[in-house]
Amino acid sequence: MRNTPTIRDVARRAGVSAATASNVVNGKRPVGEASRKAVNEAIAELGYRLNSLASALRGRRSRLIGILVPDVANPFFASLVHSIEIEAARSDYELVLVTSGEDKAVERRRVEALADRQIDGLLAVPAGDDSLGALRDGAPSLALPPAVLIDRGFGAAGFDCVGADCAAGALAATRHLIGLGHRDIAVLSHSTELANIEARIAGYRRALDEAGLSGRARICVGGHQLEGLRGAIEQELHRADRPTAIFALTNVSALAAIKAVRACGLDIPGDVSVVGFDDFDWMSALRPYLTTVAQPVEEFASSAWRLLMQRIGGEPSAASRAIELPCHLKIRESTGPVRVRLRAVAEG
Amino acid sequence: MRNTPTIRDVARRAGVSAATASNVVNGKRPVGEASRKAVNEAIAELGYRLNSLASALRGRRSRLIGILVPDVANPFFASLVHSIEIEAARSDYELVLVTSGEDKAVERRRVEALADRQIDGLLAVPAGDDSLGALRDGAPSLALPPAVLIDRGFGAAGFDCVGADCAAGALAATRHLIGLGHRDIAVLSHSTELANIEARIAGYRRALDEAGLSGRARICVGGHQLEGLRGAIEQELHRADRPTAIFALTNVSALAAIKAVRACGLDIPGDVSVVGFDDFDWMSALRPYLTTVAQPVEEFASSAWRLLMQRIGGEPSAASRAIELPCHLKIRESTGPVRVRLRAVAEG
DNA sequence: GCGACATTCTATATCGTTATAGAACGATCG
DNA sequence: CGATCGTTCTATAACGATATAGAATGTCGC
Repeated sequence: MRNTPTIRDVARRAGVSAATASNVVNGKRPVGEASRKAVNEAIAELGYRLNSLASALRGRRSRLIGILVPDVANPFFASLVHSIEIEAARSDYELVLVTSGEDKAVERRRVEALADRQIDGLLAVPAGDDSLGALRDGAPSLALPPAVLIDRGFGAAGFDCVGADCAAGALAATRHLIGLGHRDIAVLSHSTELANIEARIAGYRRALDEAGLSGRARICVGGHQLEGLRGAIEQELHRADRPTAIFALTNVSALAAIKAVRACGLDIPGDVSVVGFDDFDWMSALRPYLTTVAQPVEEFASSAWRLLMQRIGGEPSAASRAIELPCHLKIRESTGPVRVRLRAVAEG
Repeated sequence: MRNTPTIRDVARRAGVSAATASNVVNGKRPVGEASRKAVNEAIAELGYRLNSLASALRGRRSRLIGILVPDVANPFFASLVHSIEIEAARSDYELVLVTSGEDKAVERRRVEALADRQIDGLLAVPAGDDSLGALRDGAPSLALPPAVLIDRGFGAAGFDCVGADCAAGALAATRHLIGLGHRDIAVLSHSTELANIEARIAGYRRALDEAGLSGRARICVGGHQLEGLRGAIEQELHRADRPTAIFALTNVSALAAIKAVRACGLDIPGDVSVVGFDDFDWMSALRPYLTTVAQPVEEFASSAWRLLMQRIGGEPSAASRAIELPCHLKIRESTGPVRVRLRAVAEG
């Protein structure tokens, strides 16, 4: 079987040097009309294809971008990856996808593998705000390429970041609930150790403060699994002074909240109002249609891509930038006016 | 700034040849105790990291697997990618992800890019059953690596395939509807030009035949976009002899069906029963909880990975294999007994 | 003591491309 | 006409790893 043709085969057939043939292929330097034609014919005749591996090795540019997310099956990350892949295709890059499963040890191994592959850049939703920083500082010989953090690690030293103004989003959502008369609003989240979650909690607290409800904050934490989250909020719902509204800080939390409320035999929004985070197609099939804080996923992708391309192209010493995009509170059907309960009446 | 150390730097520092250092790193050949220790120390001291690009070029093995799906934002493909990524990490491979958006021209360009990157194998949900076959036969000089088709292209010549027994799944789903008394069951799908969709339709037809309902088949086609699908089925629902049940052949179709039924002011399952395809977390938040034909996505991933690894490791001449895994009809709340309508009474 | 053999190691060429430096050539100009 | 310049091209040496062939060394049997 004939080997796949190389640029030298093309050059020989076209009667030019390998360098000239290469220049026809990648247009780095001008080539005369006659040579170009001969080379292009030889390419067509031989069915020549560039070997990107060799090109990347010699040129120190792989046109490969690493993308790290905790979990591609999560619709938020899935649509993020989707939007980024479209950007990549448009710019003639390919994505190497790795996932961490929210495990920092796994994340570390996967990012090392990416770096060893000489990716030109990294787009990451890290498992922890500082996990990539720790990796960079802990292993200086690991040549971590330019990276843009998305959704998490906002403001981490030495990284460009793209995220949403979560505090504002959470503030709006909580104000909305307070406006409907809710005074017992529980928050549900996987953890409180990420900057974006902290910001959401800060927004929530601010809204409570504004309404003189400072003492009433309730924060339920349930881990990354649906079942844990559901258990955490269900426990809260079983209390005599159960919340009349739940603000779920992630899409998985929102799902957990919905299931928990129903499992308790309660109605949304009759007994308990629910506000979620993120927004995607399947939410529109829910009844009631979920009120939610939507993040601009496509803008995350395009901004992050733009920052990364600038970083790859430009001088690496430029100060790191952070882009904060607005959230949109989408008021739908899962939130309603608080209903006076018997117990509440007895109290009042 | 010091350059990143190479295997030669390691070798020099350890006082051995580059070949020996390389053999310590990748264990291809045995190395004596003393040399191994010296090399490992040098690696630690220099912080040496293997350059996978160079290794792949020389060794003609990139440990890169291409993965092609139409749309990562679709939860079915997202969880497929997720499961495959976990397999890849376990086997020390990385995935290069590309998407086609169901566009064969885009698909072609993206797969060519993958091939040029010297991927060792390809896992693909192609836009058309034969689109990869056409690519392979149409451009013989494009060195397409071993490929396993998933979900689509079942039985395509020269490819290993993994899919579900869609005919059986559709048969079970349609029988279930017929058992509930439905006689006017419409099918909703993006197109009828894919083997897996054809199989679903065949299963549907078979169930109708069994029940003597052969003439009653109604097949609505609405394209890949949600709006088109919704329009197609809504039109059907506006007819006087509207269907009492809808069998949506894909998850997007199911979403479209749900929205259409509601937009018509009809109740699920009171007025119209709905059966979907695929299954994932967010479906459980739907009320009514969707009756659906679930495909074993994780088994798709593990089987496809196994086939691909065997194909990469073994002789490439082995006959191509197809694995058909069972679907599971999950009967939930969106299907119920047919309700006699006024018009139907007048007719009967 | 000598050949046969296994083990451990090394020197070199190579994977396919492109960066680099400079050669060859004609055109332009004083 | 010689110097200068720009264009087009080529030869060569990388990029960083490993496959290959064979050298060095030690072990064993006879």
